[in-house]
Amino acid sequence: MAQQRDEEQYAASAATLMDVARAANVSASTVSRILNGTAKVSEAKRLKVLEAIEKMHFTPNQMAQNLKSGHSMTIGIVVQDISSPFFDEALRGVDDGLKDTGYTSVVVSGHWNAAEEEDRIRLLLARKVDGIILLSGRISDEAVLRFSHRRPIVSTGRDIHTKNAIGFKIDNEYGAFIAVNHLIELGHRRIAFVSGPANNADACERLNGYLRALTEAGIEVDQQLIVEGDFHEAYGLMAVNQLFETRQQFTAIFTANDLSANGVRLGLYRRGIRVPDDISLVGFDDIPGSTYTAPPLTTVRQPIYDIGRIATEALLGIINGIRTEWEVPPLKLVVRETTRPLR
Amino acid sequence: MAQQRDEEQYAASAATLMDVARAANVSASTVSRILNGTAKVSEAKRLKVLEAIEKMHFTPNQMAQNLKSGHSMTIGIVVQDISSPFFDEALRGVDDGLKDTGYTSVVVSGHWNAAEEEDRIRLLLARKVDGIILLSGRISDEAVLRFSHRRPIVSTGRDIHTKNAIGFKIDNEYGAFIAVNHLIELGHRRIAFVSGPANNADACERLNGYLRALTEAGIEVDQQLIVEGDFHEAYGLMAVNQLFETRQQFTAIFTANDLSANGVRLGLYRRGIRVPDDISLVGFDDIPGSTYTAPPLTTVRQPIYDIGRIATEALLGIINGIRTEWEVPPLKLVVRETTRPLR
DNA sequence: GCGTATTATGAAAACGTTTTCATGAAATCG
DNA sequence: CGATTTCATGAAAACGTTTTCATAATACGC
Repeated sequence: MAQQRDEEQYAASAATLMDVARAANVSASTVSRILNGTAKVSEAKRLKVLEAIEKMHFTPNQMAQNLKSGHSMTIGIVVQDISSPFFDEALRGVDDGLKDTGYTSVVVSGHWNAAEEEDRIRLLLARKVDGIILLSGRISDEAVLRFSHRRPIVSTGRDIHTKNAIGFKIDNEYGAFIAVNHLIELGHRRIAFVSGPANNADACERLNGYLRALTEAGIEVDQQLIVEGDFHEAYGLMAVNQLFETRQQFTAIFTANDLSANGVRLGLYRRGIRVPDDISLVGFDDIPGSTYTAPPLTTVRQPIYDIGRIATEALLGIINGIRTEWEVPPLKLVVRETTRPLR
Repeated sequence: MAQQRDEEQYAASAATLMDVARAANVSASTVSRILNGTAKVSEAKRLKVLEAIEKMHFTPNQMAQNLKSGHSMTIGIVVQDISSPFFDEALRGVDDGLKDTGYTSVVVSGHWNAAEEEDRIRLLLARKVDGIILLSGRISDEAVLRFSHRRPIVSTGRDIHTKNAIGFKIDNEYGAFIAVNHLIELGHRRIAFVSGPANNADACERLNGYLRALTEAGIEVDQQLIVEGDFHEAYGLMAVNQLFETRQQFTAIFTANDLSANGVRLGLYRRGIRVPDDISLVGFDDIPGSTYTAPPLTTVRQPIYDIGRIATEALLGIINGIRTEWEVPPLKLVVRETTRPLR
């Protein structure tokens, strides 16, 4: 029924390879060979076929090609939030990595939920994607390994290296360390931390970096200065309120990501506190907007774009049986204008 | 060769419908019927088949299904910038609209370039997407109509209504009008405008709204107060500089989108000018971050998410031959904290 | 209990390619 | 110039489904 409707509506569409073959008085095989350059064919026929293709606006039916070859020429990307600057940046890297490779990507979101994530991966697998890129996945390493028997997987934030699964690990702990260290060098001692969700690995590592920086500088850790957020602005805002309501003393705030830093900044603004004059602020990620906040945010630059790009290249490498070498650029502190020496 | 590599690597994978049929001692047709519920089959066989499916971890090969049915169960989304809050928000709407429909989306970017955009659409068509959603397309209406002969298209920012093509138009002119009007009501007379690219339809309409608001209020238009941007932060920043370098007098700025407003805000900050105390600022779009800037941005809310969602529903409607009714929510001014009465 | 309507089922064709295999023509060799 | 290798080409099988069609079995009407 749906089929019939389609044919009514898009009658003009389908010119098949067979049609071309007939029009050019050759066999289907010959047309295919010309299309793919898989074998020599006489110049005369090539011309006739090319002309027929041109005239009939023929383009090969990818679904048929896929079925035959077993390759869908599609790779699946799993993100956690389809509209977050972080994932966007990574997707941009993926997109560029895929450029001119003939592959396209289909993006699905796990919404920070392990069950949904597994579901989506199964969906991708059913769609016969040729490989999967998992960004900030919530599922276990075992699950990843299991899936990797079906299709190669490249994942961020994991330490796995099998034939069909590669993990990229960002040194979150180090990133947080240099951020806090920067504040310490500026003379700050009372440094608050707006963390990410406690069940998030990245968040925990960043917390560890914060703790280590303080400890190494001989500064006592004050649990009251640590408040849990969820990587979104709203919680950054609430965190500031909490900090003030419990009357904490502090001169600087480090947040587990840039979005939280924006929330914090608003919280400070509401109380008439200026950044960086009264309080210094450091974020984590360096999302695109952070260059243009007023003032621009000092933050730890994650090479998000590069990660997307490198993950893609690594995946393509596995798919095509080429072992590629890659290196994730290190985290770097980008000092902009939200930090200043303690007066 | 690639084929062979695959079989080595993912040997476990393929259990076909035929395998299931054999294991359950029935024909392929029967298995198919059970899978799709297209016909009655005896309870005994159903059970045996279901068991076999379970045991063999069989999932139907979508590529084969697609080829047979002519439906790829995929819809193509064309954006202009894969990492922009605006498109993200729309994509979120699309994603939700697609939920539980069995369709997945593949997103490509035209990078604000008509030629590339056409290219990408052709790519989607070659992939046999079942429909296309075009967000802020640069190609001509004729091109859209032409493509719509092959697959149904839903596009934003156009006034088309054929069997296979629907356009959604946002009233940009009105949006700009209410924004500027708001400033006028607050007593502002000298209102600068940071526009979008002159060759962009949305941008022009917003300019017209700005002009009309001034004219209707009996305020003379000063061309010096209008500076062209490109919808990105950097140009907002430059626009402010230009305004000051030519020593313009103004008490408020209206920008063609929120990103530009952020740039403007930074430009003002650099000069020690406070928003809204010294200068009022109004944006356009209401991207997610705008709620959390310090202070939160007064802006014209585009129902971006809804547009994505409605576009999706409309497209699905065409594809499945169901005429759906829809209405795009109107633009609304969201007054936050970057505007105040002229003292 | 016989003819007819209904039902479950399987065989086979179809979707549009790619690839293997066979074959006849052309080219090469002694 | 006959035997053999190379070459271009087409026929047919294959990829994994869905669907049409035929058929055997069952149920129904009288």
